Amino acid sequence: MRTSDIERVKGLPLFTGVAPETFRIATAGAYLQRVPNGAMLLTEGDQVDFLYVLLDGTVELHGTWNDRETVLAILRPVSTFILAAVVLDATALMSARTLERCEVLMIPGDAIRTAMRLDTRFAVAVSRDLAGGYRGLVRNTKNLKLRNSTERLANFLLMQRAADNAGRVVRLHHEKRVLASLLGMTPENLSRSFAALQPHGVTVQGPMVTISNLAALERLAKPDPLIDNHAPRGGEIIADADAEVWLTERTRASAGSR
Amino acid sequence: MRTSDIERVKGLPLFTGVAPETFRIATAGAYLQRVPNGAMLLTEGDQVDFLYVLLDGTVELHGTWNDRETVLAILRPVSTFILAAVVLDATALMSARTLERCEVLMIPGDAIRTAMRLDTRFAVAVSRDLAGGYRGLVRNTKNLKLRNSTERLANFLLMQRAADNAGRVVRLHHEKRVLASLLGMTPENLSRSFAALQPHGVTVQGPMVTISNLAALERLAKPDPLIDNHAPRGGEIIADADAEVWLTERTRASAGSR
DNA sequence: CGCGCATTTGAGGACTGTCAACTTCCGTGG
DNA sequence: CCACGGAAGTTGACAGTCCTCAAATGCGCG
Repeated sequence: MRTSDIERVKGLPLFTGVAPETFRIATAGAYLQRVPNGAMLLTEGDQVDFLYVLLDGTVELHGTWNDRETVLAILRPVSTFILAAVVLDATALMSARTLERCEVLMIPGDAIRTAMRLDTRFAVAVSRDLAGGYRGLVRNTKNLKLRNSTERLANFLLMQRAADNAGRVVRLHHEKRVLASLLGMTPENLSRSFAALQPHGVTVQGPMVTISNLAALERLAKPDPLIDNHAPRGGEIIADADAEVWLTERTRASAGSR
Repeated sequence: MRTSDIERVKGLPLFTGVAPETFRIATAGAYLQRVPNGAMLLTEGDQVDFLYVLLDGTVELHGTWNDRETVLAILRPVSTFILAAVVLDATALMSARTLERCEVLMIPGDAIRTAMRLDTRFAVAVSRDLAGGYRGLVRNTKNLKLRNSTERLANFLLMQRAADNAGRVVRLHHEKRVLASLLGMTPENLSRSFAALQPHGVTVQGPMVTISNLAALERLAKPDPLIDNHAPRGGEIIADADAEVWLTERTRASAGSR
C-alpha cells in the first residue's frame, strides 16, 4: 500500500481526530485489493468481515428481491461502505459490485470494533459517520416518496453539478441504466425524463449533460436543503475543460456528417 | 419522573451496558413532558436541541416537500428518535407529530454528546443504535423500490403480526390514512390493496385485520429477512384476547342489525 | 467493416393518484 | 337517549405516471 493511499484513508471523516495508535490498530490487518470490473465484492446475506474503503474506481451497492434488482448507491473514491454491518457484526443487506476496475482497502471488522472500544474518539467518529449515512438515507427516502421520476432526475443533475464543478456541464460517471435504477425508474423512462427536461434547458450528448438554463431547471426541480445535499464533495473534481472539449468535438463531428 | 420510567429508559438499547455515572450525566438535565394529541414536537429544519424518548403514546415522523407530505416512521414506546441529528448537532430532516396524547422524555443534546466523549461504551452503544437505524432505512428503501403497494401492505401485516403477538388478528394502532402514507400510497389505494388481499385470506373490520390464511398471504408477500425485520419487538404486546372480544362483539352487533 | 450492447422511441397495459360521491363511525349537543 | 355533524374510510370513474415489450438507432470495440 502506497504512502499516498494511507494518507487518503487517514483523511476520511471516519479517521479524523483519532489517535495515531488507533489508526495503526485499525489498519494493521488491512490489505489493498485490485478488483476487476463487474466483480461482486459482497453479496447480500453474507456475513460482513471487513470494512471496505474505495480508493479508486466506482462501486455500486444494490439490493434484490423476487428477481428484481435496484441500485441503492453509487460510490466514488474516497469512501467507506458497509460500516453499519461491521459495527453490528451482521450480515450484509446490500450487495456490492464494481462498475470498473477498482482499488479497495479491506479492514477487518474485528479491528474496527476493537478500535472503537479502545478509543472513544474513534467511536464518536464512527457515530458521526453512521449519523451522516442515516441522514443521507432519510433524504433519499423523502426524495423517492415526495417526487416523481423527472423531478428526481432534475435534482440529481443539480446535485451532481454542485458536487463536481458547478459548471454548465455534468458528466455521468456510469451507464444510464445504473443511474435509472438509482433514481428508481427504468432506463426507458430515464430517457423520457431527459427528453422532458429539454424544454427546461437540459441537453444530453452521451455521458455529458449540459445545463444551459440553470434557473429554469431549478424552477422545475425545486431543490430543498432538507432533501438534497448540495455540499461540495471531498472527492476529486472532474475538470470542466475536458467536458467542453468532448462536447465540441462531438458537435463538430455530427455537424459534418449531416 | 417516576422510577418506573427511569427503568424503562435505562432498558433502552441505547443505554444497555453504559456506566451508571454516564446515565446520570445524560439524564441529569432531562425532563418529562406530557404532550397533547396532534402536537408538533419538532419541525424539519429546526435545530435539534434534544434527544427524544417516547415513553407513552404514538409519534409520527414525516417529511414535506412542495406541499406534499409523507410519513417516514411511526413510533411506539419505548423508542428514541432524532439521534442522528443530535450526534451531529444538526437541523432536523423530519418533523415529529404526536398521534395521541404522549409522554416524552427530552434529553439535552449537549448531555448526549458529552456522555459519548466521556464513556466509550456509550459511544459504542450510540453507534450500534445508529447502525440499526441505518439498516432499517436500507430495508425500507428496498421495500419501496422493489415492491408494489399491495406487496408492501402484505409484508407490513406479516411484520406487525410477528411484532405484536403472532396471532390471527393484527390491530392497527393508527388511522389508515397514516398507514397509507407510511407505505407510500394514498388512502384510497390502501383500501383497494386491502380488498386485493381478501382472496389471500385477509379481512378488515375497522382497526382489526384478520389473517385467516397465513400461508396464502406469505405466498403473495414473499417476506425476506434482508428486507423485513421479523424480530419480536421489545415494546408491549397487544393482548390477542382483546382483539377477539372486539371482533365478536362487532360481528354480533352487525348480525343483529340485519 | 460489422457485431454487440447501450440507449432511444413507440405502443400498449399495469399501477397509482385525483376527484367526487357515498357510507360508516364517533363524538357532541339537544 | 337520540339526532346531528364532521371526519375517516370506501367505492367508482378517470387521468397521469410508470413499466413492459418490441423495434430502431447509435456507439464502441474487435
